[in-house]
Amino acid sequence: MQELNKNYDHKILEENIYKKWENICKNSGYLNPDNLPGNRKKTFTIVAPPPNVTGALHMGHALNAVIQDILIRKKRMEGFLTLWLPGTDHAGIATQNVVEKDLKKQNIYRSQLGREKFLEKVWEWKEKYGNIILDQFKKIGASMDWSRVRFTMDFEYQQAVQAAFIHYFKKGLIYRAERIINWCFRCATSLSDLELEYKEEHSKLYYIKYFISGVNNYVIVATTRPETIFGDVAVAVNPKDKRYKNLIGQKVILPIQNREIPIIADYAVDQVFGTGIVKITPAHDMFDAEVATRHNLPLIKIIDIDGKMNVSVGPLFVGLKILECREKIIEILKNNNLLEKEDDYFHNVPVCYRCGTNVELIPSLQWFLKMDNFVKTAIKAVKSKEIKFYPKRWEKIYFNWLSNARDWCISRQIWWGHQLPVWFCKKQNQKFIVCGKTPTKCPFCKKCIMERSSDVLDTWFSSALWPFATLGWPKKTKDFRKFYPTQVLSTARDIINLWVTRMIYSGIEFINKKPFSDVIIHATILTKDGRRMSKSLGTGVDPINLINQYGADATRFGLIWQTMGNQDVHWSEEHVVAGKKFCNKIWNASKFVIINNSNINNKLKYKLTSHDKNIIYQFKKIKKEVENDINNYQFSQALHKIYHYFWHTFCDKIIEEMKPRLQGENEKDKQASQYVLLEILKGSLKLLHPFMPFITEEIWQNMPNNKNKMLMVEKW
RNA sequence: GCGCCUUUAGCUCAGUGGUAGAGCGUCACAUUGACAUUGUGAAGGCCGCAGGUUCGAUCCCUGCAAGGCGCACCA
Repeated sequence: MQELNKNYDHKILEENIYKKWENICKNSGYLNPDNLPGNRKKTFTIVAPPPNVTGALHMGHALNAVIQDILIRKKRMEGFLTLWLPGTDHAGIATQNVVEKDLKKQNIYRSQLGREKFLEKVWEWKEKYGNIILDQFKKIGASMDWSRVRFTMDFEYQQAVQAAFIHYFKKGLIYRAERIINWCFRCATSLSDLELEYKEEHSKLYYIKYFISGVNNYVIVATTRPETIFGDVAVAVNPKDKRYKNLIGQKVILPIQNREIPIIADYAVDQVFGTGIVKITPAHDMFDAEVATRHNLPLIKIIDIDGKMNVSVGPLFVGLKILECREKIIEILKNNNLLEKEDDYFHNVPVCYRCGTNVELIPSLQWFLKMDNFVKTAIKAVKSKEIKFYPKRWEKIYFNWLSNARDWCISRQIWWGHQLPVWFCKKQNQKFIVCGKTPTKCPFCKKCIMERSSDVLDTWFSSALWPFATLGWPKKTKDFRKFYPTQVLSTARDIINLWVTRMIYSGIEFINKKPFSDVIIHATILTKDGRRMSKSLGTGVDPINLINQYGADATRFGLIWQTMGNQDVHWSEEHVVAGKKFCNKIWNASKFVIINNSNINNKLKYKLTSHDKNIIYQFKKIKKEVENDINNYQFSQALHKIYHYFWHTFCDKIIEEMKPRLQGENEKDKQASQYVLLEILKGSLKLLHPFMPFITEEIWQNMPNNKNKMLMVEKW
């Protein structure tokens, strides 16, 4: 038997323990299901949500890792064949942007480098931050299988993404078309509807006179975007609007361009807003596009993807940036007495979720994934309770978005990502083929060397395949057959629609099996004053700092302790301090129990008192409750119970009661009390292990007859 | 505009249709004992506001307010 150090010191202890778990045998030790002892049949799999390689992990990631680790560790002790698969996400636009920013500090620009050189830089970045992230997972104690690390752009994963694209295309679910899409000028790429955020902007509402054809009278149209009048194809009023009823069917003369456009009636027009007349610019506004479709109106594109006005606006304005054009138009309108007035106006404008630049709606030739089938499949999977959300209320978010979703624009005009498996003919450049290998011969002109599309896929197209592509799909590998479908997905609420919906759909589409059964939406960690934790705002807390200062066990304790009910949490470090104190308590109580077992005599037959039996019975009850709590994903509740039991029942009452017996003359009674203390301690360490794996493992290995045994794989 | 969440002790949060709980903090006392990273105890709350249901509401219902979030709109 060994002895515990006098004082609890997390630093060396945690590092050594992790090495033991990982190195007990080759190939990731007990972290790898292939190495687990015993005959394990039932699998329990979690594929960890892959963090973006944009930078280091934050408290939210740490919480998510701890939640998954609790589940995995408990199942591993319960005898399951447990796989927790780690990895990272290339995170297309996000990573491209951070690398661009980083290069800019050295005065290097993406355009100077060219695609190939730039991508080399991104891979360097990925190498660095990818490793930092994986190391952070180890530090927090995550028992992930390091022999199965995946990245959303590694070679096999690229094969999976291509296979998925080709599958959809052959099924007619992917199509190429010119549609109005969201365009970020800074990132110079299209964005899906989910990649937008909204920002309140102070602007002006301009009231512009549109003269009625053939009459010396005018109507007034209110707009925030006077520069788009070049794209106007009509003005619309509500057919119920008495003010304008007799104007319907007449024409107005578009200011500046002096073009005639019709006055149309559409019920979607809000009579109360502005003057009740809206100009219709179908090329650059979703609402207008819908109206135009209903009325068979043409579409005039006036803004190009470089953010400048194109030739259709006439020589005076061509080449101007949007805001320059707006100013110039206002000036001209004023000079011609066509501007009635301008009001202050606040409204929400869409901005890019990665760089915050205003996003413009522009017609563009892009690739889309049809949503009809997607929506039906995804809704059914949750409505039928095959997949359940915890807490349940998040299902509403899920349904809400799905029932409104438009076809998904999946092509991006950036460099970092999965290039589309599409090849174009050089001679007839609208002709293309979709295939997984570089085509040797062009099927159209029979001569040219076909050119691969320079577009890449939306990063979420590839993450949608994560639960099975990481296991080897589309190959039917051993891992894939053994570990798919997985059981649990734990993630943050802000990617329910971006990611969870798409994984559910993809899993069912490709494998015909849901990718997981339970979706845990964990708490969002906010700062003390309720703001978002963010590096750019300087409000972030780095889990590594906490781990260094208080230890991973204390940090895990602090995280789980305060995330009751999976609500938002106002972060407070005191709970980590409490965790550290608890570690110390566990350490000292264990030390006491172990010392008092040092001269135990196994031959002596002792008898437990009814009080002793009751203590053991009470413990079993607590154990059952904790088990239930974990099974229901009530981690915080479980931890509160163990904490309270260990400290205030086991330490304050049971140990104190036993002390006279331990020092007494009656050998049998002494041994009985030693037995009780040891049993409760062992049981408590097992219960605590999923929450605080390091300290419990260290103590376990220092208990009588436990040399070379590992708590991590002990029977629960 | 539609919907969701939150509001309980100084702070962070549990909880129950029948006199309010934890952690941290505060105060008093005790102890060199496995543990001062301790123990015992205390102070501290019209359980957001206003109605309703009920013998009884912090809990159920309705309305309101404040804060947070999602979706839609944003001419």
